[in-house]
Order: sequence, then C-alpha cells, then structure tokens
Amino acid sequence: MSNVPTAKNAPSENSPRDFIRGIIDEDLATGRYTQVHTRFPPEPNGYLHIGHAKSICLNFGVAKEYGGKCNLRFDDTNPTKEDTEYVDSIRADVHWLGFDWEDREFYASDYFGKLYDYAVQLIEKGKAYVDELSAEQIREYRGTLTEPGKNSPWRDRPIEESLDLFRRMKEGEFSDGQYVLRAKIDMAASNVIMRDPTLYRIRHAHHHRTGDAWCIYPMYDFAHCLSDSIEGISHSLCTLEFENNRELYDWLLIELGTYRPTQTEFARLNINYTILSKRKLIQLVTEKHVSGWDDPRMPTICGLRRKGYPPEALRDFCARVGISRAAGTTVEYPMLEFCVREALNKTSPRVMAVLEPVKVVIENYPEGQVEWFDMPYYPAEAGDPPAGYEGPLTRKVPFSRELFIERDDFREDAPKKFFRLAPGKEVRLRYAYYITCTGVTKDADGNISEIRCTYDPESRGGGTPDGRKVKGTLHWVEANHAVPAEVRLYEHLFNKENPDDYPEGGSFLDNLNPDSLRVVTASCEPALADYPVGHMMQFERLGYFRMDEDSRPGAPVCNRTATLKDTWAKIEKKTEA
RNA sequence: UGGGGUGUCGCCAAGUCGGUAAGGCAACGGGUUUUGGUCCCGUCAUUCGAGGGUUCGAGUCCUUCCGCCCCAGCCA
Repeated sequence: MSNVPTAKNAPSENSPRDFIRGIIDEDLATGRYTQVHTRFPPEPNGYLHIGHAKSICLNFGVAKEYGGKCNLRFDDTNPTKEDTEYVDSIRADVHWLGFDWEDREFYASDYFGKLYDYAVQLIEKGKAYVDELSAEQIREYRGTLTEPGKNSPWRDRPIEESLDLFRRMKEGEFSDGQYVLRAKIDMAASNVIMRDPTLYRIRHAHHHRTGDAWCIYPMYDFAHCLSDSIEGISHSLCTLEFENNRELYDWLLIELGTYRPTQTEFARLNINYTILSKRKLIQLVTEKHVSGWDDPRMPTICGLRRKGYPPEALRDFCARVGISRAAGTTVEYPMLEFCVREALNKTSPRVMAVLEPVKVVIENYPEGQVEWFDMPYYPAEAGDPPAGYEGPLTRKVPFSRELFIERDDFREDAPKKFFRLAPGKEVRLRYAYYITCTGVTKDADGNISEIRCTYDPESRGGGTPDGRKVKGTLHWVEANHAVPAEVRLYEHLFNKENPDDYPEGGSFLDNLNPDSLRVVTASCEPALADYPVGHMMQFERLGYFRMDEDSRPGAPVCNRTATLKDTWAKIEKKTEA
C-alpha cells in the first residue's frame, strides 16, 4: 500500500542533485517505475577501491533517499578469476562504508539454472545458436570497427540442433572452447557488441560457489541484464564503459519478454597521483611494491581504512565529487584529504608526539622534579568530543627538566617570520610553560645535541600574570617518560599526477614514488602506549594518526592518516623563492 | 575512416520553458586563536571547446569544425 515510493520521496535539500536522481524523479513521476531498487554488482575478483565507493554510495544512497532498496550482488560468472577471499572482503568493506543490504545478498551464480532456461528460450525463438568457430575465427568473422562482419557458417543451424548441442555443452560432453552459444543479431551492426555476441562459453573450472555443478558459464552481457530483471531492479547504474552494452541489455530483455530495468551509465572516478585499475592494483600486490591489499598507500577501501580514513569521509567525498557523464575527469587528491581532515578534526582526541626529536634542557627547572599536567583530549577550540563518547576527557602528561621538541621547531638563525624557538626567543610549550632559549650545545660534528632554555615558573599552564604574548606554541614530550613509537609517514604512491603517463616502453611502475613510505621512531607521551588498534588521534600540530594493527603492548605503531594544513611550510617556500 | 558518448573557473560540478553563469576543493587577502590547525570574513568565469546563424536576448536552439572517452574478450 503505501510505502510505495513516489516522486514525493525525493531527496532532501542537502542531497546532491545529479542527472541520475533527475531520471529517477521523472521515472517515478511518470509511473515508469513505482519504487527504486538498485544493486551494487561487484565481480569478486579483487578488493574494492575508492572508485567502487562512488558506486556504492550512489546505489545505496539513491535507494535510501527514495525509500527503496539496494541489493548486493556478486557478479560471479567467471570462475577462473573469482574467489571467496574477495567476496568476504567486499562484504566487509561495504558494511564498513556504512551500508546495509539486509537479507538481499545475491549471486549471479544463484541464477545459473534460470539463466540456462532463458538461453534455451532464446534458442527456441531462433534468436541464438551454437557456434563451433574457434575464438580466433570468431574474431576474424566479427569484422572491424569500420567493416561489417560476416555470418558464421553455423548461424543457421537448425534450432533443434542448437538445442541439442547446448544441452550437451551443459552435460560436459565438450571441451573448453569447442562450442559457444551466440545471440543471432546482426553481423553488420555498427555497434560491434551487437555482432552476434557470445552468451555462453564452456569452462571446465571449479566455481567458488557452485563447485563443479556447471561447466558452461554465462557471459556478463547475458547474466547481468537477466540478474537485474530477476531481482526486480528499477535502475541499473553502471560506469560509462558499458554504454555500448546497453543496446544488448535491452535487446535480450525484450526478446525474452521479461521485466525490464533501465541501465544508466555515469563516469567512473579518477584521482590524481593514484591508480584505480584492478589489474594494476593486483600487480602492485603480487609484485610486492606494497605490503598487501591493505597497505595504507593503496586506494583500496581496506588500505584507506588502515591508513585512518573514516567511512564518513569517504561518503562525504563521493557526495562532493558528484555524478556526471563527463569521462576522463580527474579529481585532485586534496579534495579527498579535505574530507578526511574535516571528519577527523571533529572527532579526534589531541595528543602530543615528537616525530624528529631534539633535546631541550631547562636550566632553571629543578633536577629530578616531575610535574603531571592534566591535558584535554578535546580542547574547546577544537570542538566537542564525538557524540556518544564516554571515555576520559583528559590524560596526565609529565613535565620535567629534559624534554623533546620537534627539530623543525628550532632554528639557530631564525628567518623573519619564524616564530618558533630560536636563541633569545620565548615560546610557549603547549599547556605547560613559557621557555626562552639561552643557547645550544653541539657535538663534535657541529650538530645540535641540546637546546638550552630557561622557563618562567609564573607561566604554568601556558599563560603569565603580566599577560605577555608569545607568538609560538610548541608541542613537546618529556624525555624520560617518552614512549617510542614506530610512525609510518605516507606520501603519494606515485610521484606523477597521472601514473599512466610514462615514456614508450615504460610502465606505470616507473612512476612509483620511492619515498612513499618513511618510518621514524617518534617520542610520544605515555598515554599513547595503551591505545587500541584502530584508535584515531591528532598529534598536535602534526596531523592525524591511527594505531596500526602491527602495534604491540607498549610498542605502538602509528600510521599518518593526513598532515594538518601547514601554512608555515607555504610561507617558508614562498620566501625562499 | 563505423557507431556510441562527452567538452561550463587550476580541479570536481550545478545550470527548468532560451532571460542575462550555483556550490565545493585549491589559491589568495584579512580577523580570531595556548595547534602557523580549527573557525570567521573577503577575493577568485562579461564567460560557458572554436566559428557561424536564429533571437530583443543563447551555456541553453540550429549549423560547421575541433578535442577527449568507449566498443573489434569464449573479461566484467
């Protein structure tokens, strides 16, 4: 009755508008469809990446906005490439992204029986035939983009004969490649896909779900439209490269007289400095250019998750990027990073860690004394703790005579706009004291081994009675309580905006960035020793980090998710130039 | 040189019936600030791939041209 969605269920104001939602509005208004039913149909032959996230957000998003449904369907029609490892990862990734297919998890292989029956119907109608040309011959007979193809000598084989042969193909009487089932359409069609496309091929291979029950498998074009039809899909959304296949999609469903979904194509996602080709992603993994599918430098969902990208950031990114039919457009990586920072800024507790430490000795601070400061995880200006957060709001941080600060935060010869620590200059140590640099101690090689300072006892907490201002506030870690952490700093995996841009005879691998991973041992505040795997935090003034799976008790491993915006680096660069 | 698509600011992307170019990212100014972060405020397309045409008026209509993407798997 009345949860039949109509155009009135149109998305709210803040939902992104795009041509697909426009089409749905119209279909609902004209009554072409009365409900929105989409599907996300991955082939389980690899891990999902951020390009898939766009499709997932679109399909599940549109269904939700219109009060409809979205199925998860595995397009598992090619047993030689597919595996349960992939279906498991896909299920996990879609869930992690925040979408739920409820009880609608389907497999094209669920329909092998029905699909076989449809194929028989097509043969009976005289619209399909069993061909015995070899793969090479079929290619030759197909013609070229500018020349028509020619009919197979088996094209007009009697229906009964095709029926018999097709049955025997299924029974396993023939070897791989001996016969195929082809649609009888038009060998002169200008759309090459319509030149008697192959519908079924023989593959004596073990299927991850149907085992050895079948030795003939339907092709994508045959299985996909019918799977959509069987599931009652209204809007079958796919990427642009399937545009040419739409004619066959429609042809098959019309010939078979079944319920007819509408296929609509949209442009796939491209991001600069990254590669989203499944083939190349597999190559990166198998040739060990990365540590695995979930290497934080990978654009896979699991890689981004491990790097620390939150699902809401990915969803936000997909919404901001939008949907269009303009192919070959490339989104700039900073757009993704913006979404990540925006999500993390609101939810990440602040802590302190020093990536590249240099020692500071506070000459007038009592030797042996340790003070413990209560420091807020969620400083007021950084927003409130995330909704539902019930953990501690502060932690204890020790302070003493010997500290570490970031090497970058000190300059012997400070440039004009440098307002961090330098000889004679005063800065604030976050939440602690004001210190003034009195000099440096150097080792035999002339490297700074210690920065000597004095502190103002009146400035405890980070302010002074006289209200004097300091321009710089530095993060720091007390030297004797510092917890060492392995910190993995990531850069783009490729050092070229378009990794596929390489000279003749080269490879995208030539564009691999040798510095995409840098590991440092950071000095962290004690609280860091106990955070669980997956914990997200901001290292003040540095960036967002995530506790990695490789962490061990007392030996944290942190992945840098993203840096904070660094205005100083920009100023410095500009003054250099 | 066949067919199918597509071209709006550095990037992504809105632009009903033709009515006089949204928004986001980036960038650049300025304010606030115990993160050179966040936040706030401001600047940023007389022009819509190019040329013609129709019209009082065109990104939107007509026309010619140009660029880019996809299709010749028994892959999806």
